[in-house]
Amino acid sequence: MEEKMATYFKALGDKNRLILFEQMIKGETCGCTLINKVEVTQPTMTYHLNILEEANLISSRKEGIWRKLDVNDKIIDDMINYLNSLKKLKGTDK
Amino acid sequence: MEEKMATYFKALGDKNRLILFEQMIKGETCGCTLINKVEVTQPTMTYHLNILEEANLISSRKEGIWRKLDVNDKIIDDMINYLNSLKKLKGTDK
DNA sequence: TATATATATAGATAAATATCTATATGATGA
DNA sequence: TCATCATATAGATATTTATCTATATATATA
Repeated sequence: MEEKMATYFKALGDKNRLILFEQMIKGETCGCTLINKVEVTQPTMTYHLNILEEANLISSRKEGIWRKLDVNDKIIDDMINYLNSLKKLKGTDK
Repeated sequence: MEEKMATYFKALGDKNRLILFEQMIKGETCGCTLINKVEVTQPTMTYHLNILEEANLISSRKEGIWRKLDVNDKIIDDMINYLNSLKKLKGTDK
């Protein structure tokens, strides 16, 4: 469980990926516009999108010429729930 | 802002640090017992605790022979609030 | 069919990360 | 004062990460 959560946190633990993730939540679904929001080259952005996808934070499918992107918002809830569960652990070992 | 959040996520983006963090929330305040919860050497654990402290997720003070550890739970709330704010962004760009 | 567009892949590289062993430091207690 | 305990520091190292340039691929369009 810590394994999986660590993967999520790690994937979001980069400024550029966080920016990309925010934009995708807002509704940006195409890499071709996303690229203007970060200061990296196109291959670097692809690299970051792949990391987000491998961590299961987004999914993508090929649609014609585009890579259509989607945020898996269930994972956001998983993270929120995990953090809330941490808070409930507070002091249980004292 | 993404900068700061990325720092928090990154700090928690490691299985061992997550385990340490959980134990500290539970109430473990001493490295000397914490070391039994992770499969790394003492210097490596110190390294991880330093990363958590630099990210402001924990604080510590020297007390006699011990390094007393404390979780800054305000940061957990910051992370939860951030993730909730992400959810609210959903579709705003469509 | 030739061109343009969106994306992927390959390959290189500098820097960061996680880990170890060996040793030092600093406080406590016998 | 000497040994012990908790922790820190130094130094080495293998791996991973983030980034680039150059090029390939695949689809759409003129």
